[in-house]
Amino acid sequence: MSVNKVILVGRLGRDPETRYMPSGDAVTNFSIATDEQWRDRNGERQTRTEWHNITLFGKLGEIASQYLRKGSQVFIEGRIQSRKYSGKDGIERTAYDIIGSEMKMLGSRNDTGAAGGSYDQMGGGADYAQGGNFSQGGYDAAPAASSPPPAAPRRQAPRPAPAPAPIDDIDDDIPF
Amino acid sequence: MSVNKVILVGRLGRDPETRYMPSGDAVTNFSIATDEQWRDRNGERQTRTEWHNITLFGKLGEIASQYLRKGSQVFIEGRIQSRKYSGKDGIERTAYDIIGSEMKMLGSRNDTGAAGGSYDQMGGGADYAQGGNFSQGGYDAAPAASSPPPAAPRRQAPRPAPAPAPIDDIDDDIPF
Amino acid sequence: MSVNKVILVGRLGRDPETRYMPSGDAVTNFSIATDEQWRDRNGERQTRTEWHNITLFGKLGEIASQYLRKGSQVFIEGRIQSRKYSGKDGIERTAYDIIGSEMKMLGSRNDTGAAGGSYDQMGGGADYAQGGNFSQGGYDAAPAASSPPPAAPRRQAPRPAPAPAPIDDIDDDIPF
Amino acid sequence: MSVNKVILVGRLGRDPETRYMPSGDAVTNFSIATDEQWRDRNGERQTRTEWHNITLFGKLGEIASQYLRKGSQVFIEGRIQSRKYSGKDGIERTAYDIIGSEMKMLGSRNDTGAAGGSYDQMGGGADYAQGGNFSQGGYDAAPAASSPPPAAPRRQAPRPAPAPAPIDDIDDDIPF
DNA sequence: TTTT
DNA sequence: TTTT
Repeated sequence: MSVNKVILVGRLGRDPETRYMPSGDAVTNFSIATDEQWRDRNGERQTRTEWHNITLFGKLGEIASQYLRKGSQVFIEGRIQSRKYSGKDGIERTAYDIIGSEMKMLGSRNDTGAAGGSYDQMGGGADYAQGGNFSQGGYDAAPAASSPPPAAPRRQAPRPAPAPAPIDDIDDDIPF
Repeated sequence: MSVNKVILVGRLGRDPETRYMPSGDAVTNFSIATDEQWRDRNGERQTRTEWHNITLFGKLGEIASQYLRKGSQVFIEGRIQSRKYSGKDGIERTAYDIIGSEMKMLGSRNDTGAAGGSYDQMGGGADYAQGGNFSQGGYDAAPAASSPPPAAPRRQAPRPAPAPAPIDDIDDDIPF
Repeated sequence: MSVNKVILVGRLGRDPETRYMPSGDAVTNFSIATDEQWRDRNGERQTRTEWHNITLFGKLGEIASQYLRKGSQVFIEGRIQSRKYSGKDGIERTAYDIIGSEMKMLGSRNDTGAAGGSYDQMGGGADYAQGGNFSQGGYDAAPAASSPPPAAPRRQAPRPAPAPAPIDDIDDDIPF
Repeated sequence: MSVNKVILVGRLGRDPETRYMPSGDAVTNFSIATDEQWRDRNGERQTRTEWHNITLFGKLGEIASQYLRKGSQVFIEGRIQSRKYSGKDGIERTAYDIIGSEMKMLGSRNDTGAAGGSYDQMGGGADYAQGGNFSQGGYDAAPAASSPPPAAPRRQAPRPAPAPAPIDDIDDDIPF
């Protein structure tokens, strides 16, 4: 028995990137920033930005890739998962990822962070939840990617990637 | 605008440790485990344990130190915060901590994970919320500890530590 | 785009009750208490108990019925949903339910709140997540029950109920 | 020991309203909508809107009143609290409110849901957390308002209300 | 009563 | 690397 839950609202530092596993499974990554502001003991305003590596599997990630862009504001629900990797210096490190199970695009309307035309199709803000096969564990479904961002950027899959699912293909799964 | 929220329920891998800053501020650390179980493609049961480094400031941490023990089940609410540190190999790494703002002791009653006598005084489970001064940021209040657990254990403060606040001292702040 | 999320940890006021819809779908209900304590302006300790009506559909509810008992401590994640009903006085009222999508049994080990023998099979605490067909909406799957607890107790289904799924039947879906 | 936590993202149905208690404490109310969409058994798209009554005490509410408007998208974190009231028909009913402890204005930038000039001062999105005195309980601090929305709209305080805190007054408490 |  |  345990609970491992993360809820984030932040903006993407870059466009999402989707890779495809040999199995054909999609893995999408992007980072979002969250900010804290407080006053220190001297009354000085301090600020601190935290960057979170987000990993979305399957269609959830493909939709993120389609509709989210650098600067987009997004709600992510997921879990914390650590991952060991070796950088090019050969040193082993541990990165942590947020494995997302839900994503909601925020802002909408005339928010410039959103993708243009197809965004309208999304009805100006979209929710999507992780489907069944990836939901438990996900570890098996997410074979050790070579390296994490920012200290350890993931390599893009060099193999010919299957085309992203057409919008019609996933229509049934988008709850709107 | 952003949200950085973590909710964990898990068990402590060890007793909490409280250090005192030169300012007198208490910093308490412990790790809790969360587990995932799923079936892989071959129908084999897989399990994975994630260890989360928890940091609690001030009285919240002192109460954790008083009442939580290795094996205690606890609810933690907080935020993700990364921290750079250099191990004894001189290599810089990044650890992530959960800076807790709320803690609830779970199980209670006859659960062996709880501390003995004084636990009864707690009425079989206790809640405590982070007070004001540490709540925003907390960065200023948490000068870079040298290293995180388990990959990067924090060093204990070598200086004579003030005695933990007596139960009566904090009585007013425990909401029961 | 919206988020409607509830996270509760509390204890059951009574054993869960499972009804079966004409379609065969199971609907399980129980209430859990959460408590707040605070000091009023006069420094007097105040306490307040809130009772939450929980509704779990399908197997998630059947497992709750099997393993949870009055006094059990449970973690529930779900959403708020209001429901109109007419009491026996003919007056229409609105109740609110928490439609659970995840349940985790807390405490475990020697906690008396847990069900006996089969509880061991659960490995001392169990997680279960709502399957696919009920997850979106659920409204359609939850035809207006007549009345909520405690102010508006639901009526039990009078029809012969199918036996609860045997543990083996659901084994595949329990993540352990 | 218990947890009663709600996380909502939705849009305001109307401008917030702030009343002042005889004690001078501010109580701010508004409703936000969350939506669900799903497909029923016949494959028909269904939608359902849930309206949540939000109550914010003190400065948190005053800031909401200043910056949120009908249509604004907002993140609210809080707890569920039920409240008995008697409508003009003399019948007692129970309403539920979300007592907010945190609020984050979403969207920002060129989102039309935001208040104009002073919004810029907020830096395009603002976070605010409930201060100390209202945080525990809040019940004592929130004397039974006469009636809830929508079935039971609260009456506005008839007494001369103190002016909302000027922006400079609260500057210290806004974390930016 | 919001929004798309 | 976002945003204000």
